[in-house]
Amino acid sequence: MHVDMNAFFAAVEQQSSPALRGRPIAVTGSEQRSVILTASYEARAFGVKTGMTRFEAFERCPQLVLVPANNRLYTHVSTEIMAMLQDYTPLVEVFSIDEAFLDLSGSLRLFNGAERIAYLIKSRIRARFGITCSVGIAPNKLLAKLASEQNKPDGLTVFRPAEIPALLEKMPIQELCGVGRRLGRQLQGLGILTCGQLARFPLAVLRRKYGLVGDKLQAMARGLDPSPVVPAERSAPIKSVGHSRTLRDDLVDRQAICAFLLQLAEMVGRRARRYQVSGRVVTLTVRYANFATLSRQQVQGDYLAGSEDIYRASMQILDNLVLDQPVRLLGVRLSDLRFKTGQLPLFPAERRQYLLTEARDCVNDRYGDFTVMFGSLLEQRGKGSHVISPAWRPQGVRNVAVQ
DNA sequence: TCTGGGGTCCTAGGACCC
DNA sequence: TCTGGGGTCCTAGGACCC
Repeated sequence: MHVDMNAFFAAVEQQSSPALRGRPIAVTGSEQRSVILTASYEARAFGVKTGMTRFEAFERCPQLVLVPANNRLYTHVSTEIMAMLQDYTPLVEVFSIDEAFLDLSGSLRLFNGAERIAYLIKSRIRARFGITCSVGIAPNKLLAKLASEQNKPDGLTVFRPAEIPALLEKMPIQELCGVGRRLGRQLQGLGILTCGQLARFPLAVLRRKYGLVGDKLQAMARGLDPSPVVPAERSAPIKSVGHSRTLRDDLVDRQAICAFLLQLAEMVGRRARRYQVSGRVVTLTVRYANFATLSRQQVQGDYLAGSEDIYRASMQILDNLVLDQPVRLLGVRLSDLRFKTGQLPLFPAERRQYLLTEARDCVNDRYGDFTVMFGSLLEQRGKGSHVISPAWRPQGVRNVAVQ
């Protein structure tokens, strides 16, 4: 089963503010240069879509109401919904903040079938949160996700094994999870528009063009997906931690760029320490005013998790760059991660630094980002993070004990 | 009036070693 | 008097998901 909340952020906002109900609204980031994150169905009727600029959105729907994103609220609602899903099977895979897969193989008899489970889930979510979801039921994840897409909002779609070949025959390839804009266009160029056509296409040609992806594409077109539903406790460990931000104004001043990098490094370091990981590779991303984007990475001599260390590493990368245009976005990412032992450093200076960082994290976890911060960032106050992350991970983000 | 942010995976090329 | 081949590590970029 695939469960997909309908217009999640917008629906939560409409539910918590009755004045917004029935009106075209769109949730955006808090900054000027942000895009539409989610539009309510009333707004979608005007053509307002995720990813649009505010300007575009207003062009299509002048009476649109913009609502700044309330990340905490969405995370809270999501966490409760995901917990509720556990009532029907322990095998729940949180796919994003508003989507989950459930393996119901072992629960069908107990609840008298998958459709009844879908009914229970839908009515409980509606009663508790006042929002709707679309549910897809099928023999595997790929098909369940396809099924949930078929009927929105508030849908329930079952793909029975016998009907699947006929369904796939006419299914547009763009619907497949893994075929985006680019790939979709390329396949169209090959005369492939439907899953049926993709399934019959010579595999050798797909392989030559796409390598392993070619094999996967054809398997998907045939409705094959062997991947299991992976619950959080068995999911692969995180592989990288990063933070990036489009600046309010394009920057040329190197000092201002450095100050921003320090902020980013602190956000990355905080999350790395919360996850109890350190990383050996630091990547700096720069997007220029003309949208040209470059990234430079550097392997460090040691595994890092301290904000200052991450900052120093990203500064070193920056020093080797000639910035030939105003900078629009900066990003810092830490990868090649390993789990930390959590051991106190041996030498006094490092030990002091470690304890200082720990104390700072503790205060900032409790009173908010950048409550205790480097003096050099005083002027940046109030420009901190209001980041939305639809790719939010359930485990380890909150409630990590800091003694 | 322009075009978000957090991730994963894949590819291709070069350096280097034996 | 001529440039093989396998393996690993590193780097940059891009497609894709939400």
